[in-house]
Amino acid sequence: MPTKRQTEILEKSILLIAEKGIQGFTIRNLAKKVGVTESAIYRHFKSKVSILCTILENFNNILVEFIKKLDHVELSSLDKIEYIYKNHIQEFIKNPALVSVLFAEEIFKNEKELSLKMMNILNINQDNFEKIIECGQKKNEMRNDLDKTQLALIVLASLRLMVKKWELTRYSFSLETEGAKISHTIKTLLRK
Amino acid sequence: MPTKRQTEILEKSILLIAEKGIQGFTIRNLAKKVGVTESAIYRHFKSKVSILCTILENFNNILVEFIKKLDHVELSSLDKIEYIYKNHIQEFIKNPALVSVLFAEEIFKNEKELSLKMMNILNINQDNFEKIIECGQKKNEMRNDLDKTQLALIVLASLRLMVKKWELTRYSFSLETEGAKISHTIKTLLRK
Amino acid sequence: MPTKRQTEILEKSILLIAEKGIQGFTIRNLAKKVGVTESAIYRHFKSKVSILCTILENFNNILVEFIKKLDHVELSSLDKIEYIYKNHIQEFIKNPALVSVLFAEEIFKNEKELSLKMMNILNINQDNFEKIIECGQKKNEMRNDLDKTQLALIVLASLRLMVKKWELTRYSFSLETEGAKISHTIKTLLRK
Amino acid sequence: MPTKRQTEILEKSILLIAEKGIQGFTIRNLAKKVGVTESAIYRHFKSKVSILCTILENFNNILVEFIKKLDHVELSSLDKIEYIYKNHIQEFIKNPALVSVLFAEEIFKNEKELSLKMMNILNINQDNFEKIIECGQKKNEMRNDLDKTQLALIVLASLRLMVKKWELTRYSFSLETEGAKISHTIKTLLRK
DNA sequence: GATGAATGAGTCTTCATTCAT
DNA sequence: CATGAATGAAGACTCATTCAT
Repeated sequence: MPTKRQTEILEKSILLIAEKGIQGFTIRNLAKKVGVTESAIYRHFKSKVSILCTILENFNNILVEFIKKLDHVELSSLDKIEYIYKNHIQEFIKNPALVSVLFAEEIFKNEKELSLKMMNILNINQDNFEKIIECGQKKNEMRNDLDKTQLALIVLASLRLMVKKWELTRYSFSLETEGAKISHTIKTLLRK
Repeated sequence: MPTKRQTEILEKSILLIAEKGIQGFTIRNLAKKVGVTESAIYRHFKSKVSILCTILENFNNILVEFIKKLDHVELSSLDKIEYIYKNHIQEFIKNPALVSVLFAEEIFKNEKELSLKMMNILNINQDNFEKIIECGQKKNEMRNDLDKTQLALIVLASLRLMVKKWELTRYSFSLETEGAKISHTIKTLLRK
Repeated sequence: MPTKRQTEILEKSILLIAEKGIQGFTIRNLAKKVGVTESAIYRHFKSKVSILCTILENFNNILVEFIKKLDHVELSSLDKIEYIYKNHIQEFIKNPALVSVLFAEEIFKNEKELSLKMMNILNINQDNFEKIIECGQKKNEMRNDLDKTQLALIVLASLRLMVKKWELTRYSFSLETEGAKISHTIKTLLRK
Repeated sequence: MPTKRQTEILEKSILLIAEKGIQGFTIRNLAKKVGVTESAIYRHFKSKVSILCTILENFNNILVEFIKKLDHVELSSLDKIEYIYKNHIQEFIKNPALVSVLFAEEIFKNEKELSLKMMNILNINQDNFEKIIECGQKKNEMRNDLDKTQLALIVLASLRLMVKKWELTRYSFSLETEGAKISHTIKTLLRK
């Protein structure tokens, strides 16, 4: 159970990373943003890495939770993919700072612990798409001539690159509109 | 014309970034790798940013050159896409360190000059795919029911994510084999 | 309100400049003199320039305060000039290091902020002498045939050069004695 | 006998000091200004200090020469002082960069050799004024009630401060006009 | 005479972290 | 809970100088 301060520190960390990138994510900057001393941060987290770690863990939990719930959603496989796109995109619109953290594998290279967590999130996402596609192919809702793993990668990759471009262009286009277009294209490609 | 030392510094820089990420790309580490003093580096490049800049510029030039030559390649649009995939993948296999640098948009956030160069490379790639797809659609070699921009993004994104995963798993699978699979899948999806 | 450490740093800075000149006023040397790490200095001042800035500001404040009080001193103009000479000289004797800082306009050339502060102190001093001379000429306590601005410059210049020589000769003569002589000479020159 | 290059280096050094102060007087900057490599400088002078040394020596020689010639000038003591003022001022107008070097005792603090040379120039100047005043007092061309040493200091100090202010204000007033005023004032003060 | 490459000490400054209070 | 003071390692970069060519 995180304390209030811990939650605050995590939130402000994400904001900070979004604003200034990982290079700007320093304890000093974080402390300033939270409005406490640098040493105060260490009451709540034992190190900078542990903050990043917790952020990734939290995100991982949310993702797992979301995927669990997906099982009970009554939609065709194609619609499920569209649904995931929409859901993810809405999350990113609500909290654009997430993008910087979640798509920044590069950044966590140094710390084994972090890079494993990062890779894990990537895999969970791809596995999820894979299962949905497998199911769709079995139910004959999708084309059957292509391998589910490759398709899952394509689906995930497209979402990622679009969101990444949205961030790199400083949110210069409507992620919702473009996301809808891509998800429509993807659906059409996968359809029988 | 770069001197021998400049070339060496650029190469070692790419290697260093691949090994330790941008956070590990310090003048100190670079000097150690090159086998000279830190100050010696500054005889050859006026700043750290200028090293990164040159790396991106060089890559950009190679990319532009490659795309120029593509015009004279006698292939169908679909085969051209496959050809690009193969070519890029071979480059990455030859020089795996490149991946870290080229797919690390996050990293250059702070430096305007660098992030623009980064974005530029991304755009050149996507535009290239877009033109090929446009041409393929006109020539009726590809499906015509979907927008070229979306398709180009999907094509590019898939290449990127696969290569990224290859790097994140420390080159644990054959990029050539997986690349062939993905490019086959992509071709099948785009086919009429 | 400066903290104890801040005061100490300011004092040691002045001493350091007096000993080794501005070229020797480095954070490293300062830290050594204060007996802390270099980084510790930065807890108390945000930069080296801000240390110099504070020194000049403090001196400026003291000077302004001194001049304010002069209005309430019941002395003839000539005696006031003598009084100022004595006062300044006593300050320099108390804190010889000040000389190096205050008469070193050359040094602050690079930093706009500092050179302006420097020039300001010079002007305040000259203006002060000018006003006293103006007043003395009106009250007929001084010769009236010469311009107050020129006379003020001469009065100030003489004080400065004497003090400077005192410093350059490593305090080899009694500033008090020589100061008394000069101020006597100046008074005689200005007298009706 | 200095070579052409040596002379050039000396001249460019003075210019450089005038432009950027002593802190900007680096071998790198000097080499750039001369249009050669840094190492080339060391063909002509064995060190940076030796350049400064030569500059001061040259100036010293010129000064000594000038003073020697003064003996043969047929002027009253008061007019001689005016003549010296005029002459020095014209030199500074011709070569404003000299001011930065000559009035920057602070700067040479670290190097014994340099600071002695500096002090020497100061003394030569004051001695010269002193002798002229002594002579003037003997010939009854000047007031006799004040000590020659003090008066010499006042005469020298006034010239110095005026020129210094001229430099600090970036040559914002006519040194010739102001110099004439000061020298007139000085003459009036010294007159019987 | 001059260059190009290099060095080693030093510049200011920032970082994550610790610890006494 | 939080602060304030400190540390030591590291950051990018500059400096005067040397030396082989």
